[in-house]
Amino acid sequence: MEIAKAYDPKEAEEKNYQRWESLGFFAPEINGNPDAEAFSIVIPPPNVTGSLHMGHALQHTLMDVLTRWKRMQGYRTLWLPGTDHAGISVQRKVVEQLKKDEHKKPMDIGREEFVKRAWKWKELYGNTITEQMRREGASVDWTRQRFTMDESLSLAVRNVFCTLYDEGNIYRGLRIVNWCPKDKTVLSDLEVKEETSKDGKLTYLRYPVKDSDKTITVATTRPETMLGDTAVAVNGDDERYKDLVGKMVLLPLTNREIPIIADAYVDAEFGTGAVKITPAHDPNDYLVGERHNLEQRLVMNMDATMNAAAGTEFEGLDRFVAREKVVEEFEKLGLLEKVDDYEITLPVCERCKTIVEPILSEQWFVKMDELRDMGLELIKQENAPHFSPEVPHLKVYTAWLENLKDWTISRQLWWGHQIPAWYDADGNVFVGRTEEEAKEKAGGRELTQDSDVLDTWFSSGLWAFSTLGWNGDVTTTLDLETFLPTDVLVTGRDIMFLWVSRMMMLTKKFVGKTAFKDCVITGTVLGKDGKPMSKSRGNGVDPIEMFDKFGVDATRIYLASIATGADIRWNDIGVETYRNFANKIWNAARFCLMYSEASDLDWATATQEEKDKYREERGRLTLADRWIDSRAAKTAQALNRSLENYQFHEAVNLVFHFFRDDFCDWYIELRKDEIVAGNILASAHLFWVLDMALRMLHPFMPYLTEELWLKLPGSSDALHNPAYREADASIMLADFPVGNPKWFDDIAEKEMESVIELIKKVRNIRAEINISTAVKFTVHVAAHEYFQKVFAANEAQILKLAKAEKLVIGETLDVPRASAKAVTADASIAVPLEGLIDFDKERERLQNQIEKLDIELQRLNGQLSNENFVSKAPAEKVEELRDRQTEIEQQTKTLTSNLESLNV
RNA sequence: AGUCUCUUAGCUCAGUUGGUAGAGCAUUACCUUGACAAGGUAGGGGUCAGCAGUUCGAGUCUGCUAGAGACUACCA
Repeated sequence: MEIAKAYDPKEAEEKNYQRWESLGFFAPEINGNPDAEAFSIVIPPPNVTGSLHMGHALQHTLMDVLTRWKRMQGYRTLWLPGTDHAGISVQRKVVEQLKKDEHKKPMDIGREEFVKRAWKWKELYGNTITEQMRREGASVDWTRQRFTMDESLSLAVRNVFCTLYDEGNIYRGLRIVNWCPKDKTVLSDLEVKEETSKDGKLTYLRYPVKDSDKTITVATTRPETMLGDTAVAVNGDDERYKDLVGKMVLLPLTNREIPIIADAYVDAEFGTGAVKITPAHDPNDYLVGERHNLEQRLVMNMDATMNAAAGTEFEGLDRFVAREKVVEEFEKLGLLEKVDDYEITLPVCERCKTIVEPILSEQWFVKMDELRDMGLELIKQENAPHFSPEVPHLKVYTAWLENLKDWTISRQLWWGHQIPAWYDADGNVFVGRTEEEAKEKAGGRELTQDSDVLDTWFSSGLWAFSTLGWNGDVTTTLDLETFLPTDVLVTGRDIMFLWVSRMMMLTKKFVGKTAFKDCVITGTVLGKDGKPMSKSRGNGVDPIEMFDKFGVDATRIYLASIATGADIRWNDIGVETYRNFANKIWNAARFCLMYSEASDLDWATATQEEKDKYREERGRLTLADRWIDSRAAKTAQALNRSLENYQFHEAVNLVFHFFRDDFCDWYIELRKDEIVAGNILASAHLFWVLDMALRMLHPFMPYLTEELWLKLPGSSDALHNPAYREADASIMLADFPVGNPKWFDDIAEKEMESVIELIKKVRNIRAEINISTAVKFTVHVAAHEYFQKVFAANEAQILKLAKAEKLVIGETLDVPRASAKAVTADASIAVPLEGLIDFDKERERLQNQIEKLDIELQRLNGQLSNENFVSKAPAEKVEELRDRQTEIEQQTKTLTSNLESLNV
């Protein structure tokens, strides 16, 4: 069979994914073994507004590698896909669209119509990322695709809410919250990020003390909030202010009198030692206010303009305009002490970067005490989830749980799960799964539903079990039984608290199980500049572009080659290396297929059992066959072990070097002559190894391996894992190599290494003396009897690969003076080169070899003459070094005598 | 401020019970050898950030220093 000269990724990608999906290969139902163990992963649901970025590509690759690997091993495998409704993001898209297309605001069309539009937006644009996942080759079960606002998932949300409410674990209350004036919604602490600004100012304001000519100076970064001050606090132990405590201050610009109070919260060392207290606009002040029973004076509207309580002069002004005006007014009154430059970190909205305003507001909260304890118990008692890598995530995760605060779950949006709470005319609250239920509780009174929706992460927190059918009304399903706990969660650090922790707690609480056993935390793929990829930096790399340029398989295996958890700078060259590798695989297979006809008869019709039997007949195998079998088996075993430990980069290294070094560079070259000559057994064995190599590569490079595997003579559903015997032939259902120890062959490896070393040394002589390959020379080898036989048995290969025309094997070397010489662990080598050799250079060459050995020998001698080492180090180690010492001494001796013979 | 991570070849990075420092790319020389020039062969290149300690032995363990980064908290 003749195939294209280079691998064309596009063709393989389009054809194969469609076939796999349409044949139902991704669904667990493809597994026909009723006793098969389950393996499951739920995808971290990407935002419906999202498009694929490199972080997804990395995580999806790892999840797919695991899924394909386990599927091939015969597990009943489920990788469940889906998307998240992404409250604020979608809301913003729809608002923008509305403004652009119709010049309308949400209020103009009303809630119902707005939500309708949002759904429409989702239908139109929400599957960008799922289509991109198909391109990635993600073997997710699309028949089980979920969306956080699906009917059943929404019911789960309401049920969870009601249960938590009934238990008192959800409450409504007036608290200082993080308010985003642009998105006009409250944010949880985790959705607030920090930005450092050097342009901050620290403003010192003087407040006149009543019935006194004294003033007390407070410092603030937000002067406009002074309009809401209801006290000035000092430390009770601060001698400077002791006499002022209990007195009143005349708050400028407001005509209000506020008390001077003493509170331990105030650090006498900082600033002026006196702090303005604004309970409605600062979390710390709020607490102080509670302790001292202070008025909570709200001076801002929810769009961050000042309200009526701020006074007529300020009402309607934006907070930053009001800030300037306050300072101006103080200056006019002569009460502005000074304004210092001050580096400040500001809380900003994670999404829109607007400065977040701490503001007093009535919101819904989840009390985290019980849930936190559940999370802590899981991690401490069961080590669930088990993090990879464990450092630093176990510690960070645990510490975060230990300091967990209540979770603000209401959001002032229209898109999302509307809070299942209703109010009567008096403001009494009734919580129920449905309006009817709430009404019943309210005794039939007219009710209106809370207009807020729940934090998006509330529904994602249920993802591990809501996607498997749990909705509170239905609490047991076959999928829940089979796939929960899921085996592993693969995600990034950024959502460890937002999502990972909450899913662990809520799954434990509502299903009584751990959500996932293991948790792989990937690193961050950084831009070429070493900074996280971002639109504003313009350093992003689009995975789709990489797919187009280098192919999906090359991109995947490159991503898998990054050490788990480590950040890495993006590097096109890395992908290019694996693109080249893909081409190498293609061409190695191309060579094999060129001679496939010869083996068809023997091979294509053989069953796996017959092939295994063939393998048993060791006598029919050459040294190279036994060697490659051993290498393949050891590679497979190590590969499985690496994947079990989520050491993807190790796994990639193993298959990469096995394929390129062992299989291409040595095995194919060693057997080439016989294959080309039409030796059926040689060809059959070649396919036998190629088939295994492709199966090991498949989880990383699904398209290429499928494309080739289906072309292999004899590849059929007979090679499937027994669980998939009924399905159409595909490498993705073929049995994953286990690395059977019965193929381990240390003798073959030792002998082959000896032959390889010999060939390399001869090549080295040719390269160093710079002898054209056109010159065919004779190679003399002296070795012990055992290796004489090994070399003799592999004479043809040695001659071919060393480009020699004659091999003389003996007990000792018998060569003319004009010979180039070298030693290996098992042999000494000489190549007579009359007329081609420069004696001075040859001396130098030998001298160099001796020197290299001498450096090592001296170190060994040093160690072995150290009594402490010999007595304290393990006996095996000492023995090992002694052997090496003997070997080097022997080699040095040979080289030295070679050198001397040059001088004769 | 607290916690943690990182610093290894020119570049990007591997390196788990402490035991002769590795890969890819780049680089040098040679090679149109019937799978592959997106290739082959043979090389060169490292005081493992610095200092001290533990140890027979430290890239690996401990402490300190310097640089880079992450997270958490606070910032009147």
